[in-house]
Amino acid sequence: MSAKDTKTELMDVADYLVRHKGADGFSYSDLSSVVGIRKASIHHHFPTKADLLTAIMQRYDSRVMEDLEAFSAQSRTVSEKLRRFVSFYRDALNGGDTLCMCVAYTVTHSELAEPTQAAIHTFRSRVAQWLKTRFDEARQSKEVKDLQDPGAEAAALLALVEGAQIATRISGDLASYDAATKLFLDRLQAA
Amino acid sequence: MSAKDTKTELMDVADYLVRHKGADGFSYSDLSSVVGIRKASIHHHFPTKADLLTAIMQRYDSRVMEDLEAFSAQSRTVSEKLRRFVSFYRDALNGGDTLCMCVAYTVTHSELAEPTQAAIHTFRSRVAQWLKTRFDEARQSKEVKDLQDPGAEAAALLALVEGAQIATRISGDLASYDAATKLFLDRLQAA
DNA sequence: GTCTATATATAGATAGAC
DNA sequence: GTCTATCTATATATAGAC
Repeated sequence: MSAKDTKTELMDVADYLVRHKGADGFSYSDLSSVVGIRKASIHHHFPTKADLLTAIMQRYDSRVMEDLEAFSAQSRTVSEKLRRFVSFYRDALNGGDTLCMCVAYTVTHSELAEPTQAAIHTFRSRVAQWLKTRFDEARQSKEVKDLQDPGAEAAALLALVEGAQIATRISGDLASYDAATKLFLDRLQAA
Repeated sequence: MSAKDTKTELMDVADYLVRHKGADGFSYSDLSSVVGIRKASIHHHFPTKADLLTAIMQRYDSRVMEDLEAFSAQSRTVSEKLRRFVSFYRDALNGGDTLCMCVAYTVTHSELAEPTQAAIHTFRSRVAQWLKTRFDEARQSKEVKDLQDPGAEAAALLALVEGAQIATRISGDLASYDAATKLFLDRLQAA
C-alpha cells in the first residue's frame, strides 16, 4: 500500500480547488501548502498552470464517463440510469463545496488556454451524447412521460442539472437542487 | 446631454468584465485603462473591490427586475411573458461574450464579501419569485402544457436558462441555448 | 524530484499633493 | 476628483544546486 504519488496528489488538490473557487481561485502556492512541496517543484510535474488545468479536466472527463458507463451497464431501466445521472450531478456538489468542473470553468472560459477549452468542450459533448443515447433508449421503453426529441431532451436535462448546481451554490442549500430537478424526475416512471 | 459620470462608467465596464471573465478576471488596472483614469482614482468611487462588486450586483438586480416587471405589464398573455423571459436570458449572453451576472459570480461565490453574496442571493430569489407568479397566473389561463406546481416550475425554468447559458459559453454557439430551451418553449401555447 | 533563490509582473490599497 | 508615488502581497515562472 504505497502513498499516492506527488503528481496525483497535486491533481487531486487542484481538482478540488478548481471546482471550489474556479481556475483563477487557486495558485501554485496554495497547492504547495497542501501537498507539502515547494511551489517551484510543482513546475516539474506541470510546467505551466495551463498544463495542470488541462490535465485535471481530461482526468475528470475520463472518470465521469467511466461512472456514467457504469450506470448504463448496471441499471436495468432507463429511468434508473437517468435518476442516477441526476444524483451524480447532485453528489458532485459535495454538499455545496464544489461544482461540476465544466461549470467551474465556464466563467473564465475565454481566458483559458486552447487545449483546456478543447478538453472542456469534449467533456460536455460526451455527457450530452450519453444522455441522448439514454433518451433514444427511452423511445422504446416508454419510461419517460411525454418524451420529445432525444437530442432536445438531452440538451435540456444537462442544462437543468448545471443550473440546479448554480441554484445550490447561491442558496447554500441542496434543497434548491432537488426543487429544480423535481419536475424532470417526476416524468420518470418504472418500465 | 452630458457624458456619463465617472462612477457610472466604472460600473458599466465592471459589469461587462464580471460577466465576461468573472470577479477574479479583472482588476482596477483594467478599469483604469478603459475608463481613462488612474487606478488610484477608482478607490475614490469604490474604496474596495468588494464595494464595486456589490454595487454592480445591486444595480443589475434593479435593472433586470425593472425589465421583468415591464414584461408583465406589457404582455397580454402568460406565454408571451415567459417567452420574453427566455429571450431575456438569451440576450444577456451578448452573443456569447457575457453571462447573467448571477451565473458569473457563482464559481467564486464562497470567496466574495458577505454583502456581495447577499446581493446575489436577493437577485436570484427575486427572479424566481417573478417566475413563480407567472406560473401562478398560468394556472388560470391554461397556457402551459401539463403545468405542475408553480414553485417547482419556477425553480426548473430558472435553472434551465442558466444551464443554457453555460452550454452556449462552452460551445460558443447560441444554437446551444435554443436547443436547451426548446422543450420548455414548446410547452407554451396561445391562450 | 525537490530545493533555494530569484525574476518579473500584477494585484488591491494608501498617503498626500494638486 | 484625480494625480504621483509607494507599499505590501502574491502571481506564474526560471536557473541552477543537491
